[in-house]
Amino acid sequence: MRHRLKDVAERAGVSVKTVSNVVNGYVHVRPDTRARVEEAIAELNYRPNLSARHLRKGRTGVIALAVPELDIPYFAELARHVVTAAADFGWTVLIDQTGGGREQERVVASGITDHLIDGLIFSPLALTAEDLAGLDNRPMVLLGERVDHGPADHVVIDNVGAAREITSHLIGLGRRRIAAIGSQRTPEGASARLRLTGYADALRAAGLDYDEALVAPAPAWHRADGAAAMRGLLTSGVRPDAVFCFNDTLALGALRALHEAGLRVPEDVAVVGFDDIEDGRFSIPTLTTVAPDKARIARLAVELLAERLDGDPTAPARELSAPYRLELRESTQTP
Amino acid sequence: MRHRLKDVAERAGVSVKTVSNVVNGYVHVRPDTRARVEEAIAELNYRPNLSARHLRKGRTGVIALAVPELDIPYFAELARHVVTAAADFGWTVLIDQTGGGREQERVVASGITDHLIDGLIFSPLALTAEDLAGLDNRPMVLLGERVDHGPADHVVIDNVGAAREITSHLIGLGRRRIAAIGSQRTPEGASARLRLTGYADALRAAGLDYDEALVAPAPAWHRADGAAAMRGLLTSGVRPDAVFCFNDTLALGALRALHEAGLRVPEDVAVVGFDDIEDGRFSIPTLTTVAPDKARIARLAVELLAERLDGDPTAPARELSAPYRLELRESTQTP
DNA sequence: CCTGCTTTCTACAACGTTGTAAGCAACGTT
DNA sequence: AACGTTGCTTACAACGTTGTAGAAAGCAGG
Repeated sequence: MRHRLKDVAERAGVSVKTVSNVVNGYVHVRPDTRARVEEAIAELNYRPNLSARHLRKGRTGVIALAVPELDIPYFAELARHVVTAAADFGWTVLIDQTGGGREQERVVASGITDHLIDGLIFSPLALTAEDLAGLDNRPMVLLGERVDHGPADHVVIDNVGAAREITSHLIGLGRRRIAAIGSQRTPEGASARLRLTGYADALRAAGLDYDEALVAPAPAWHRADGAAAMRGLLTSGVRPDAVFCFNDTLALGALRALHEAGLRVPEDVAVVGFDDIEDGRFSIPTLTTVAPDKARIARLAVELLAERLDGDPTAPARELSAPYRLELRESTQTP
Repeated sequence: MRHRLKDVAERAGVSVKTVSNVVNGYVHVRPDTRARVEEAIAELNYRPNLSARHLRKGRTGVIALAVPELDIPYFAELARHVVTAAADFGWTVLIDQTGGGREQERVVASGITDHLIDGLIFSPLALTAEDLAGLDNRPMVLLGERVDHGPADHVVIDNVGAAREITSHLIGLGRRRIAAIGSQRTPEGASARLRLTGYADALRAAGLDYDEALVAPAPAWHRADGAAAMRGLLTSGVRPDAVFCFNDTLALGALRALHEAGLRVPEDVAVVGFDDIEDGRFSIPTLTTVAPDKARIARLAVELLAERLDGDPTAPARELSAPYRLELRESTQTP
């Protein structure tokens, strides 16, 4: 029930290579020969064996996207954009979940050296430049934080600038006790560090004190962590009048905790997030956030990968920046 | 920089096959030979060429998961479970987005006949038995609605029963004007039809009238559709005291619309959903929902696929059912 | 009729791997 | 000493495809 070029060739009375030529659209095939071959292909429902083709050609047409967790909405949305962008290049995307640990990420990064995939788009949390150094220089594009000037291409957004901007927005609303949720001291926390820097920058620029007590760590960036951190801030008695959560899921958790505490958003506490996930457009209240251009990020990553695949594999690593904008919604807008 | 068995063999002074034997853990290799080979492998950083291995073995070790949209949280959560379950079988999961259209789904279903993947776990929306009939009987497990007794293995949950149960729960709370959001008349709407049936069953069993005006269609099952449908119900003047949304994202949209209309949940209107996505545990209010056992669904699907791959490919199709339970939360609980 | 060119088609080898079958030692048993 | 047995290793072919080189056929121009 599963046929090969050879079967088609026999049926059409031509050589294997001629069938291959037809399949690949080679021009110098007589119209009647082509018709006979195509008929045989249809009759046998022939489909090429991709493993064999790839073995022969050295390319698989598959790229991998590795993200920490698929059910974090930001990554799911990003994945959709990457799949869409890759389709324009005729690529299939294999999506990989790393879990975010350094060891697992190292496995993924080195797994690229097996021959199943042509290239990798990788959104690491914990990976270090050291981990990358040992690898063959296979085509890889990193998303998010630059891994200490590692050897790979990068697509980044200006985390510090975006964090500064959204914090300044809160200050502009007259808020003075602005908490931050999501700080991390682990090596995984590169994004957290940059966003914290932007937050501190904005405070300093406005002449406000950076108060350690207003900065709540979050081991992960899930809703539950945001809720726990917010509860912690409320019970510690620091009474913030605004909160900058380092991503939207944290912010949704924080909204929940504020609701449970009987505080109104934005009247009592303004809340902002980061990522612009779909949920934030429908939460109660809707969520003011930094909206990175995910479609752009995905497209840039795919294009970088394409250039790396077709071009000089030893060319110096490039870094591209994707834009973002602030989405102002109910969680900061006094009616 | 990329090496083959041959390179390792030359370096270790053995035959290609011996290296292959070491790589595959064949037992009859002298310890010192094995050591020499392993050393050579490490020095050259050798990694097997999977395309070649798969060409030879006829298996790729890759299965595909095809879902309509990755950024629908239900599918993202499901994907995570499938990746986890597949890992136990040493499989890599290639995640595919169909978009949910019939034509695209047909392409995915027939794409399985190319040789890149060993099997497919498929959550179709629009596919018909007819579409499946034309295909070679390749290993495929369908999730969700049975495609009219099609030829493939299935993992289902009892949609009718679950819908009946959660509707009865609303009735038990004393609600009498229970709306439904999410009905669909398109062929894509198999789940919608079953859930509607369960809803109608429950009403009938309680002696309540089925009121067409209380049933709101939704072209897709996104938050925006839920919000729009809810607004429609409110402006039409039917004044429901409860709403059964056919999935959680619809329900989150409905919550939003109720909030904008100044109605309290659950005091004025009780709201329930279906799927138990993470968002519903943190929304305001938290969402009562039908919680299908996603981990179980994923595991059953992977196991069915494994049996189909190792067993008789022509064995009759099987249908397994995964359990669900009701998660009662704030959106139906009068304090 | 030969030459050179184009079009159309084909044989062969190669991509990197593993299953098969067989070879060669080393060993214990008659 | 001859034998079978076991452990270890290898040569070869095959998986299905495509690039290369070149053959065969047709055509134009001399």
